[in-house]
Amino acid sequence: MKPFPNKDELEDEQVRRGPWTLEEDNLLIHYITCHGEGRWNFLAKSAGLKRTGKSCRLRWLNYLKPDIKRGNLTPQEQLIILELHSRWGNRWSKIAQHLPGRTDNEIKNYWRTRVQKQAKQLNMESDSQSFFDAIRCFYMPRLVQKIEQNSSSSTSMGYQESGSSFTPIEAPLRSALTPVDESFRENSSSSLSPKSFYSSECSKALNPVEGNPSNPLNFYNSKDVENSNYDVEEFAYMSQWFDAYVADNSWINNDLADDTWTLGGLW
DNA sequence: AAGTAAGACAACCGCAGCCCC
DNA sequence: TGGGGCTGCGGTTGTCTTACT
Repeated sequence: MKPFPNKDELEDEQVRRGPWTLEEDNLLIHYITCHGEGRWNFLAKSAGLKRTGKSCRLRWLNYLKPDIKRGNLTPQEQLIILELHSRWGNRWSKIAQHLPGRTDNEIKNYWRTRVQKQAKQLNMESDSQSFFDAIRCFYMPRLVQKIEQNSSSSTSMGYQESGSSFTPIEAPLRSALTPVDESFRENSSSSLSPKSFYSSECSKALNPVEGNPSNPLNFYNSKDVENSNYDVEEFAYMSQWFDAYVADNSWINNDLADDTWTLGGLW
């Protein structure tokens, strides 16, 4: 015969776990519609839910909230994730702040299931410099290509902001840039094509050339990546340098044509 | 058609930071 | 000032679905 449960066990039995039912969802939505969110433990009790406050909060923020976006991540969103992850690492909530309607959980799942899978296939550690370089120099340009293809086949992909127009590549990245980066974009967006803009971003990922102090990559590597405090001239110079670098190093374009780097496996 | 593996994503857990008493 | 409660974050696990054999 099962012994009589103690106080903790009783409380544990009263707390529901696992997938939410439609009825529970409705209770939560109705309560938050009437009273607003916050004070989650109190909310859980008041709404008549046998769930922890934590569980209610998670369900609301990750699934029920009206402005949650559903469906696959767009190439623009993927580009932002890759870009911001390269800057901030696993700061999922911070990254999510730049993707309206997407949750940190969703982004985290995307990274773990898609991106880390690619690292595994390439026999790389997902947090290694070599995989970081692969992302920057191969996957991201692929995404840029895809965005450009999409935009050329549809005029509705154009972006407009405060009277200035931005390409489909620039617009989402622009919105994700830090204030310091933003001042750069203000000054330089008209002078750099999307391609050379991305090329210059890509150049940051390449290894520094030993013993060449004038190499812009050495300059880049001496900077605090978190703050990205390079200025307009430095950035433009790097861009020019990288364009020349690409011209002199056909391996980049050759590798881009290789099946290994197609987007199929990643998205 | 059934069984199994892999993928996608929802949910849980532990921890840290903050606030209030 | 330290203890308790609440909240948010990131890592991990569980479950459901889909693809494959």
